[in-house]
Amino acid sequence: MPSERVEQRREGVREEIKQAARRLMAEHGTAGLSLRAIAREINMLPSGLYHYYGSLDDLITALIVDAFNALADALEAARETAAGPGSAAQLTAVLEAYRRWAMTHPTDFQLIYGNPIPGYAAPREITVPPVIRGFSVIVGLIENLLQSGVLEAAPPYDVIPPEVEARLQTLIERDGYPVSARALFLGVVGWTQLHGIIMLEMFNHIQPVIGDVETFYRAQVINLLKTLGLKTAI
Amino acid sequence: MPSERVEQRREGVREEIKQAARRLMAEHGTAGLSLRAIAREINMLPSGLYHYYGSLDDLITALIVDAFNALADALEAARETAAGPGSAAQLTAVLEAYRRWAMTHPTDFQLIYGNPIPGYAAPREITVPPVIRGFSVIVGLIENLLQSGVLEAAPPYDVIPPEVEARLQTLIERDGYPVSARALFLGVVGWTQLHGIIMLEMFNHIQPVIGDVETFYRAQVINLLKTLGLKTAI
DNA sequence: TGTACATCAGTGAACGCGCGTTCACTGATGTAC
DNA sequence: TGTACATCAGTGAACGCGCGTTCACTGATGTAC
Repeated sequence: MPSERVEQRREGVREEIKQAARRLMAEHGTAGLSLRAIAREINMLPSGLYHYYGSLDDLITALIVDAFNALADALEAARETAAGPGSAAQLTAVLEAYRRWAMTHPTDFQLIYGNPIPGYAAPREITVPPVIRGFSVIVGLIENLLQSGVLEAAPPYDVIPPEVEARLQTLIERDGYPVSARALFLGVVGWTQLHGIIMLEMFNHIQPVIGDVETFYRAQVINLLKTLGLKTAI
Repeated sequence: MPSERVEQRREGVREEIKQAARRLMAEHGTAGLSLRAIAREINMLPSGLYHYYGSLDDLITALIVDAFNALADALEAARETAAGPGSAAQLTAVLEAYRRWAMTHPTDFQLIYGNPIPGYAAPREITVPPVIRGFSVIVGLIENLLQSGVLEAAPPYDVIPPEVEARLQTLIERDGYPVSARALFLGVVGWTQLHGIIMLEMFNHIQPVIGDVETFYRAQVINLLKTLGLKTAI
């Protein structure tokens, strides 16, 4: 029976390995990650790493799960500290936290939303739960706004295409989203609109055109909520 | 003096090399591209490729330029063949062609808008012109709609933040966009909104949620134009 | 508290593999008369 | 049209490099009495 103390130290080394991995991905891209480079970075031989991760793919999976959880943490933190709980401002704060996390953790964001790493396939049963955790923060707030009447889905978003609605219901039941199909639908629409800005900023495609992306993003968040049917000013 | 016939054959081999490169990137990701694998693919030794491209980086640059030009070709083709020249429907046809090209050429799209290839930096003076070519198709149509009054920038898009306006003017002068700052601004707003859908579809993040992305995208295009201030129905 | 023992973290060497780029070369192809 | 020559596409070998994973091992650390 390995003592808790021993297990803690093992966990510490695992953390050290992941941190080295993140540093290296920041430098060489997510596809440039290598066990040998990590081993070099932490002064260990490559073979030593196999005491902590069964293979490079296992390590990548751990990094992806960490990334989704860190994103979810950031969103939850923004939700808790935002002024005006239950207001639209709380939602905008969370949406701004989404972009901010992406920009402060570009490597992790690329790992979860950029090009997949060649030869690696994420085991869905492991990666999906933390994805849901993060997205739930956003759609949960939308649900609140809908229920309190601060948000009332405006045309054309008051109508969900029937096939989409069926799929959303399936998702809600299977993955346990604690929200209505309407909230999920509005969440997805908003997600797709904001995701584009983040991706373009991440790879420097948009800065030459509009300069201060943070301001642009904030404006787009507000426009988005109005378009979706926000009843109040922010 | 190399005859035209000789030059044509060289160009043919260059094309063969690029096609093999695209096949390989489709299989192993943009970061997995290798000269040796290309050489194997076309039954040549690695060293032979240096008669056609000075280095792997030169080849990547050629692939990127090709991709931007192919995208611009697709947009121009859509513009020419669209029903109702000068109408909003022509613009929606071009915007749908944008997504369609991305989905039928995922590797090329990832090459130009996805994670950069580790260690490679695109020479801007070479890659920028074909970027402008493509984007000009979209903003050119927006300009037409603005001038004919079919589109009138609706609030809040009737106001361009002054710093953004200044930057857009610089861009228009330096890169020779044949449009107004207003058209460019609306183009950028639309671009960011649609880009997110395409990126999420490309890596399969959105299909599980909404299913038929093509229909979703088309709806979003129409909603976008209405939000920007379209005066007519589509 | 002190000792005997087991665990297992990390070593070191090796496996078979792939990579970009260089260089001297050969022989087919194209050119010039 | 036929011949002599030059070009240069593609070969073959080599350079020094990095990769993931395996295996037998050693010795420090932690455990049990």
